[in-house]
Amino acid sequence: MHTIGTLARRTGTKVQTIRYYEQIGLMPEPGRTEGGQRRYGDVDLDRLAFIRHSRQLGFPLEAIRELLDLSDHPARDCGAADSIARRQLREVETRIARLQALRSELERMIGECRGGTASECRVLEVLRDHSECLADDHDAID
Amino acid sequence: MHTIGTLARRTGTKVQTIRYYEQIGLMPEPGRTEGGQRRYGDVDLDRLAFIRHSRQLGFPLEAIRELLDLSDHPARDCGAADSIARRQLREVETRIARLQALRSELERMIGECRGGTASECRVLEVLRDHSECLADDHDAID
DNA sequence: CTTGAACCTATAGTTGCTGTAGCTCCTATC
DNA sequence: GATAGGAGCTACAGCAACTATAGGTTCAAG
Repeated sequence: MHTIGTLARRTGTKVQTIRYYEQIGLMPEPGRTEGGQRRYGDVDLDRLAFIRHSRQLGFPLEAIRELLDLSDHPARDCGAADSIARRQLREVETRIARLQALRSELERMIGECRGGTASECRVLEVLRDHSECLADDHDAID
Repeated sequence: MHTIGTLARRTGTKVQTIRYYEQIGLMPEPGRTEGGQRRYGDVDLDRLAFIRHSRQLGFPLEAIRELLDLSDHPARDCGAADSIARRQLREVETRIARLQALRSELERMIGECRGGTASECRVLEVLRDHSECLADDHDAID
């Protein structure tokens, strides 16, 4: 039997985060002591580790919910897990591409800055210059 | 004079977002009609475009606040703008590196999956396998 | 003068936690 | 058995940066 603090320490999770996972139904309600403190078994430790590892790979909590559900039903088809992972991979790839574009624009902006006062600043000028930006909606942002 | 809707359309911003920027002091309180509706000038349009362009480059609102402040004071030194931009570039580079690591792990995981039932699923197995993960705190996530 | 699109305020929800206040409990030590 | 203090408890507020909703008002075209 583990306390919530032990689970936290062993998985690198904050205590409040574990309670939060319980609240949203990702972690089960554990048994309690007479005094009302949570006591966990090894199964719970494994489940929390699964959640944290998935989070480290960037899976959103809703995806983790599905993955846990599959993990709880070993007879089901693996395809669903595979497609969740592929979706996540696509998501990561999209973000990388977007960030690489941002990186180029930032590099260009910084590379052109020759110092001086704010009025001469190339960085501010680029940001002000909405010629290619106004009215046509890019997405980007994050 | 522009309505809030015109500003929104011309900058690709949601109307609520403009009101939100006003609320947090990024956009000034504009003049109002007798009936209480906001009316903007071209200066406001430029300012909003600046904000949106900066957001598209991933600058957080607090950084944009500083950049706007510099832009409002042309005599100041440009160095601050430059260092904000460099900070943002470093941030973007860090995120790219992290996402690339995630991509590798996801690719490996997916590449090893040979289908079948959930119990045989390599994806789930990798997520369950906390051997390298338990107790040592990575960061990652996102 | 009427219609209806666009505006208004205020508030709650999103994602995934994190932090705080003000308690109670558990366990080790004396 | 008493006590100290670290760990646990609930409940709620806050973060970033919006987005959505409800329920009402205004503006401009026909």
